[in-house]
Amino acid sequence: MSEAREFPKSTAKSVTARALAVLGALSAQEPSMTLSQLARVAGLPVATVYRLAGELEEGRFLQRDASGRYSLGVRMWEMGLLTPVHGHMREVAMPFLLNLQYECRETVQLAVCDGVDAVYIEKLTLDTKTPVQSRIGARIPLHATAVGQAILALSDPGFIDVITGMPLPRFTDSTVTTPRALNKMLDQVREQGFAHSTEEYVPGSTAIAAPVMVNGKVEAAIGIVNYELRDDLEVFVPQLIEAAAGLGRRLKELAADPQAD
Amino acid sequence: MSEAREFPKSTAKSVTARALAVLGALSAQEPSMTLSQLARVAGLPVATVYRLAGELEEGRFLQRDASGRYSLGVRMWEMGLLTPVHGHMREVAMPFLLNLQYECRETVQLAVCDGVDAVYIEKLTLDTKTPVQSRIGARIPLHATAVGQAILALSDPGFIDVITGMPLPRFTDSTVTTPRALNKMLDQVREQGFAHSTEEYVPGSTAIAAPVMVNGKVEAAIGIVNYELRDDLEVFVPQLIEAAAGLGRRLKELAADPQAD
DNA sequence: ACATTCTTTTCACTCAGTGAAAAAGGTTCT
DNA sequence: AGAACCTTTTTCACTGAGTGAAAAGAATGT
Repeated sequence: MSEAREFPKSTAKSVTARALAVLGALSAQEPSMTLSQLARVAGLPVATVYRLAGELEEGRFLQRDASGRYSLGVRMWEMGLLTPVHGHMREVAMPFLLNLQYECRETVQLAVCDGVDAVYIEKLTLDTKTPVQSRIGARIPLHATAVGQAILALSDPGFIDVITGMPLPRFTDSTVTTPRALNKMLDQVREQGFAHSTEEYVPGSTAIAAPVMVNGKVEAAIGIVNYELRDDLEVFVPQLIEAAAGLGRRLKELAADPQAD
Repeated sequence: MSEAREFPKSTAKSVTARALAVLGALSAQEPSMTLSQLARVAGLPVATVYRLAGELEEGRFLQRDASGRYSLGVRMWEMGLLTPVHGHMREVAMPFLLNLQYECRETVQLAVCDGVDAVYIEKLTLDTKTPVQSRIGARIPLHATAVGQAILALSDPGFIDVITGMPLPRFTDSTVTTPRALNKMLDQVREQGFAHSTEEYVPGSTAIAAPVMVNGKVEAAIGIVNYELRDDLEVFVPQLIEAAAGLGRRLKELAADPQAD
């Protein structure tokens, strides 16, 4: 009767794919699991996962805590740091973000474009209590956030067409959901040099963001967010623009001479 | 005659181990490589690496740039964020570090203990030009740095014995290299509640650091560094201690109730 | 003491992974 | 242009590494 297969029983892939599936089983929601959970989520036999996980543990890509539960290992983190996104962008950007944060004392964020959405690379919040609104690594829509719009506005026309052509999901009453309206908004961003978004994604939050340009290409966007509907966020526009410009210049320098100071 | 084998010709491991070897070939020094470089460094036949790299790329653990060079992929970074070290420690600590940094305007760092050395988890520098002295992810000696000493001093006696019993490499004239002297120094740290290190690791740098305690166990250390031999760094001790204590408290709260606010 | 769930070990089968070699592109010489 | 030397990609016959069902061993709950 109860023949319910719990998982799609992943159709026999290569060993490598299986190993990656084991790693991929861990998520933000469940960052640590027992062996059998791991097996269930990965859709693989326990014995197989047992072996694979053993090897991954040896390589420090996985680690087991006292109770025997698996979580991702230090190696994973170390290698994550070598990723271009982190190793370059974040590292170079940090001082600019910190200085900006020092000046405005609001939450400052850095995002890049990956595929069809933006990804938070860094987020500096002073509040020790505030729940994590937008985690680093989180993917956010290009059309409904200030950083997203800042990036999108300066992307190349072809890409803009692709995005405006896709369904634009609505998140709040203020979300822009028609290609027409979005294009108009992007025009404004290009004109002003920054994006301003009020409650388009998260109710109660306001943000401004400026694109980071390197040799005429958007590489990222820096944003300032506030979760209490501050209406005078624009007073920080000059600092924001300066931070974005500064980062752009620095990235250009480093691209020219990777060893530079 | 010239039969020189370039690499140890890694003795046929498991597929998984090979795949990890391919990933592991990338390093901070060489964060991107061509296929054949990858193969050479990993000590595997090109054809093999070709296949493995293909699969890793599919899983977004590797990525190829325009020129066909491989570097670590976004997935690697995303998963690194789920690591306990990052996902918990760093995320929770950030606001404390930022506030501390705001108050003292010097470089602030966060380190944890891993194996027999300390590892930088975060480092906040304001200077946009200063060369990256100590990269995030870098391993540093427990006996010769302020953060290291702060951690070591409050580790359990057995561990302290292990460390003091190991050879203590000298880095500068001021490095403490005898077990006796180190123990004396650790006593002082325990007494004062913070560590103060002057040019023990990097010439020209001074640092103070305080341990982060959770339920009587050191979980990390927060440090303030200066590279210009500032001699009044101790004026920040109160803020430093408060930041460390605050983080400790917060970590304890979260350990008790993981969902807390 | 029994039931249940999780971890670890074993083992015979076979198919996935292997790597040498050749083909196909690229780059840098003279 | 042609030669010498890279690197990347494809092919293919061989075989041992990886497989997963099943059973044994731990651990925990009722």
